[in-house]
Order: sequence, then C-alpha cells, then structure tokens
Amino acid sequence: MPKITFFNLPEDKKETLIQAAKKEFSRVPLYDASITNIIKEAGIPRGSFYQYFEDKDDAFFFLLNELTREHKYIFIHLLTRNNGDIFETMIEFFRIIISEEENFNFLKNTFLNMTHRIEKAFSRSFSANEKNESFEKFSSLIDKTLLNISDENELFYVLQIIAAVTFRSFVDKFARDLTIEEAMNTYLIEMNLLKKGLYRGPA
Amino acid sequence: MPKITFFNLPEDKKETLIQAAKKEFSRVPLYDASITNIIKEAGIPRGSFYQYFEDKDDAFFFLLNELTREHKYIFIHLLTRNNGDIFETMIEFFRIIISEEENFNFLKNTFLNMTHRIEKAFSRSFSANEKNESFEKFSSLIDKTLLNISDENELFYVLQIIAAVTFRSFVDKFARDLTIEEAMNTYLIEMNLLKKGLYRGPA
DNA sequence: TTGACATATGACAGGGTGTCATTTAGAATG
DNA sequence: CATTCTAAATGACACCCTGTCATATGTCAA
Repeated sequence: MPKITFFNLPEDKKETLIQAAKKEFSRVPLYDASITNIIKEAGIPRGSFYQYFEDKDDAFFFLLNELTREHKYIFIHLLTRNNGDIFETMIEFFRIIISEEENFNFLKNTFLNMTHRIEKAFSRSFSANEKNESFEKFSSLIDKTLLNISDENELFYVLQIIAAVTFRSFVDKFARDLTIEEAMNTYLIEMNLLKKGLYRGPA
Repeated sequence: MPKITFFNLPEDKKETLIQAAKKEFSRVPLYDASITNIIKEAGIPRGSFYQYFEDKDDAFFFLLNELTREHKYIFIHLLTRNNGDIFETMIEFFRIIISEEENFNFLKNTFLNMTHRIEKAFSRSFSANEKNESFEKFSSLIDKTLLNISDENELFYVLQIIAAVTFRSFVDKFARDLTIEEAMNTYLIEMNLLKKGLYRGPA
C-alpha cells in the first residue's frame, strides 16, 4: 500500500503521478520499469517518490489493484445478469477484458510476466485463490445447480480450473497478438471442452 | 544459448559453473539472481562469464532447458507405459516433478515467477504451446479414443487445458508449501473434474 | 622464434535504487 | 505577528550491479 502522504496529496498531483506510473508500466513490465522514468515523467524529485510509495512494486500493485477492483465490479454485475451461469459470465468477461483499449499495454505487460504475486492480486477480480471472503461472495451468486458437482467444496476446484484456463487464454491472446475474435474462438472452444468434459473412457 | 566457448570448457570447469549458477537460481528467482554471486561462487572473473553466456537469462534458460529435457524424457516414457492415457500419465508425472528433491528450490523459484518466456521453455517438457513438432510427437503417443474429442484439432485444446491446470497446480504446491500428498489430492480432484466435465446444464 | 588466433582478465563507465541530512511549508499557539 | 512544532519536499550520495573493452595470457602451427 502507498503511504499516507500519497493519499494526502492534492487530487491533481496524485493523478499526475498515477498517470506517470501507468505510462511506465505500460511501456515495460514491472521488472524493467524504472522509478527514474516515473519521476521524470511526473516531474517530482526522487525523494518524493519514496515519500509516497515503499518502492516500485508498491506503486505497481496499487495500480493493479485499482484495475482489478473495477474488473471485480464488472464481473459481479455480469454474473448477476446471467443468473449465476459461470460459463456465460466468464465468456462475456473475457471479451470485455481483452477489448480494453486504455489498459492494453499495461495488461499485456502484466499477463506476459505473471508471477505468482501478480496472479494473486489479479485473480481477486474474478476468482479466489484461497477460500476467502471473495470466494463466499462469488459462491453465493453462482447457480450451482448448473454445475456437475456433488458438494459445495467442489465448487472451489471448479473455479480454480476455470481461472487457470482463463489466465492461459489471456496470456495467449497477448503473447500471440491474437485479434479479439481469434482469442474468443479459442476461448469458446476451451470453455465448451471444460463444460462437457475431456474424457470418454475406454470403449 | 551459451556461447561456443562454454561448450569448449573442460568438463570440470563447466560443471563448477553450472553448479554455481544452479545455486544462485535456487537461492532467488531469475529476477533477483546476480551474476556477481555466480562468478564469486564459481571463482571465475567477471569477463569470463560473458565469454560463456550472453547474460543472466542465457545461463538461466540453459539450466531450465537441461531440466525440461529430462522431464520430457520422463513424460514420454510414462505416456508410453500408460498406453497413451494422458490423464494417468499427467498424474504420475505431476507426482514425480513435485517429488524432485535436488531441484526443489530451483523449481520453486521458477514456478512462482513463471513469466510467459519461462512457461514456454518449461511446457516443452509435457505439452506444446504451439502446434509444433513436439505436438506431433505427443499426439502420436496419445490414445485419442479415450478422449471426448471429435477431431484431431480438438486434441490441441485438450492439451492446452490440461497444461494450464497442471501449471497452476505446480504453482499452488510451491506457493502454499503443500506436502506431496496434499498437492496430489488437489490435483486428482481437478483431473477428475476435467475428465467428467464441469457442466450439468439447466435441469 | 614468431605470428595468429582463441580465451582470460579485471578495471571501469553507466545507470538504477534507496537513504538521509537539510530545507521548506503549513498549521497551531501565545 | 513572532514562534514553535510537525509534516512534507528535496537532491546529493553511497551502494550495487551490469556489460564492455583494452590488455594479458595461452596455444598451436609454421
């Protein structure tokens, strides 16, 4: 989390700083991003940056969390509108995220360099990597009668699977520079396979 | 790829260098690894390192590729022994990898910082992220009659899905410090869900 | 012995990070 | 208005790491 001083900043200065950071993290992934570039762009001295943030990671995760908060909001909206059908929801959600133009490069750099820490932060928007409050919230909105599960506990693993495949599809979209329709086609095929099952068994 | 000079090195010096690199990449992920530490450990001057490798990444991917080559060998052996049953094979394979003691920390650092580049290198061992020679090889060994697919083309997506879920399970194992049995239990549940399908549909 | 080529070496420039002593600003107080 | 106290701003600097390059060393063949 950024320090209090950051939140105490006048709105416009805060916004300048956020935009500068966003620009740098859109240019290159966290790994290669340089604080020097951010402060140059924002026009603030080096010491000030450390007045506001712990370090580079702190600034990055602040931005990422802002973004996933919006995503989570969208996701919950979609899930409600689709009467708890998780597959329909994921498909709509997937399209929306890959269509985001404003954050395209930020997302690209993030997905192509998805460390565990980043994945954890990101998956808050549509899944839950631990059995936490988020999971309870999602669980209550999902129509479990549509799913091939015997108990509440299995729902967790179903979501894990869907999340894993979805993440990979995001990465694929950015890695291979797929168009939106190409990515959607692939994603639809995979979601259908997930739905109907991969195994037929010995004849 | 390392430079020719590296391969020309006397066996023992090459081995020392490999061990030094392995030690550093086991200590911390690629991101944080320092060439300075590697050369200190190996007892060679800085310039020499650059005589052998392009840079840090070059050394890392050399090690990773060595490892995945062994994994691929194991995988193909298992797939053959299981008469092309991809699920049985994955389950055995998963256990073997998470049981590796010698490379534990190297694997841990690698899985918890799995960028797209690393994933690509790694997945050569049991999957294929593009429709390449590896895919043809695997495809020919897999008993497709066991799978719920209508054409050869769908096999690719089936493997993508299995790979995605398996990767996530690896990450989970290391991230949450699961015991081998805990990780296996989770993996088995997920593989079974994948097999039978996640969807039941409206009543 | 000499030349030519491959390899080894370590000093160094360049660039980035995080810190800290000092300065400045602003609010509160008498 | 002067004074004091605290929060915030600042930028020079120490530290660390990377990749390079001019120079040294070794080896082999003529």
